[in-house]
Amino acid sequence: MVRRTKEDAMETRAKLLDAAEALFSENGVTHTSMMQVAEKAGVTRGAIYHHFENKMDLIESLMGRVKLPIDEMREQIAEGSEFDPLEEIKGRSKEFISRVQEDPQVRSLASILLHKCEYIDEVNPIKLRHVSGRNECICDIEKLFESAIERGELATTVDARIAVIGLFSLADGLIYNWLLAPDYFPLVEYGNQAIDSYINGLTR
Amino acid sequence: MVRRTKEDAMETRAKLLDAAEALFSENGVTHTSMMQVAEKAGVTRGAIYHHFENKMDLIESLMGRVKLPIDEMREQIAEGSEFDPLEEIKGRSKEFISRVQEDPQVRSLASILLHKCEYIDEVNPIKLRHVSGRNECICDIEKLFESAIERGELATTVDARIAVIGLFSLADGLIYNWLLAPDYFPLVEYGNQAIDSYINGLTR
DNA sequence: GAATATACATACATTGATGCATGATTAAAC
DNA sequence: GTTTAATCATGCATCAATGTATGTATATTC
Repeated sequence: MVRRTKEDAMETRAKLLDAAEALFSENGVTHTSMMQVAEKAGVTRGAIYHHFENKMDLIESLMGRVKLPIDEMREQIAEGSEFDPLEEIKGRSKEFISRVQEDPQVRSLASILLHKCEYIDEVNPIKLRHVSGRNECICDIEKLFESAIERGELATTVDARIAVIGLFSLADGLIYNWLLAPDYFPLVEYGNQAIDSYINGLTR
Repeated sequence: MVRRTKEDAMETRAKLLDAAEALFSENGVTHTSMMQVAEKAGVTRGAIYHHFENKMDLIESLMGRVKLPIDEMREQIAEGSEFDPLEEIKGRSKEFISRVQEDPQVRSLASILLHKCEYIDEVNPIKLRHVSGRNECICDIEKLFESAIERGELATTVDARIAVIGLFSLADGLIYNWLLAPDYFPLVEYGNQAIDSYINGLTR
């Protein structure tokens, strides 16, 4: 079988991405060979090198394929009516961790980002995407915190930047530890409680 | 130079561990070869394979050499006078993140654990150490939360287990994100604030 | 329908890393 | 002082993975 139709080609490309996603999230990026990816996708390595330059390119395509919850959260914040910034923050944070638990693809991506790859240098595209996404998200929620402060909904001692970094770290840490051993605690249930406690602590 | 004295041997062993620690935390575990470790230590690969079975054994020795802040925290909790469990919890949490920022060796180890290795399977000794240390630590602090609840220092709705997992995740997330880009925010300053907010939120 | 480009499979060349076996020299043990 | 054993260095054999070059059959284009 050679020279399939164009749709066939896109299908094999998708199969390759699916295979890579599964293998990377299970065995780690560096511990997965192109051979394994090809086998899992039912093709040979030749197919991979036709669609992607190398493993890094494969990973970049993998990451670009999915809209991370972090990105979605940003969109919704941008278009959201800011009737209640504090509730907005709570809701988005909870949806953030909820998507990690519910959506298998998001969970795989998060697992790769948090546990299955090595951040080897500063120009690593995985790390760059992770950090830039984080920073932008933090900036956005920081504005919500600021408007909450303006409305007097938070304690006067609260600094927006510190508050958002704490909140983001809490969510990150919850996901990190849950992915480490998902049976250890229920992410959404415990996470929602913890987020409530944290936000509650900011309101004096 | 061959057949050095016994103290010399222990010194080269320590140099190997130092070299591995530096290289692993900078370039990642799988992206560091035994050759590089040997070169940095000023010996050949033969020296490594004399002192350690393989890379995994090297890593295990590396981890076993340092008392992680998580372990130290446990000790101090065990012997600590429980005059005020809540303050105890706060103090230990803050010292936890403080040691990551101040102690270079602890920072290197934390960096390896959080960013520079892949958790490839369940029997991975790095992961096992990480998870078991976490679970034991959580169990200990959970008891402190329980005694705080008994004394009526926390809101009646607060569950000790959820509280401790949230606190631990917060600390973990702070360290994780700080190590990702240390210039982005000051760990101890922001971390202490965030921890205070969280604990504050538990006290109704 | 002839020409061309595409979508892969196949084969090969190269690299780098590992693990082991062996060697050399001297500290330690007796 | 002889023997033994430890501490490494050196060399080799092996292997897995990568990247690329080439082949091939079919879509697609004209």
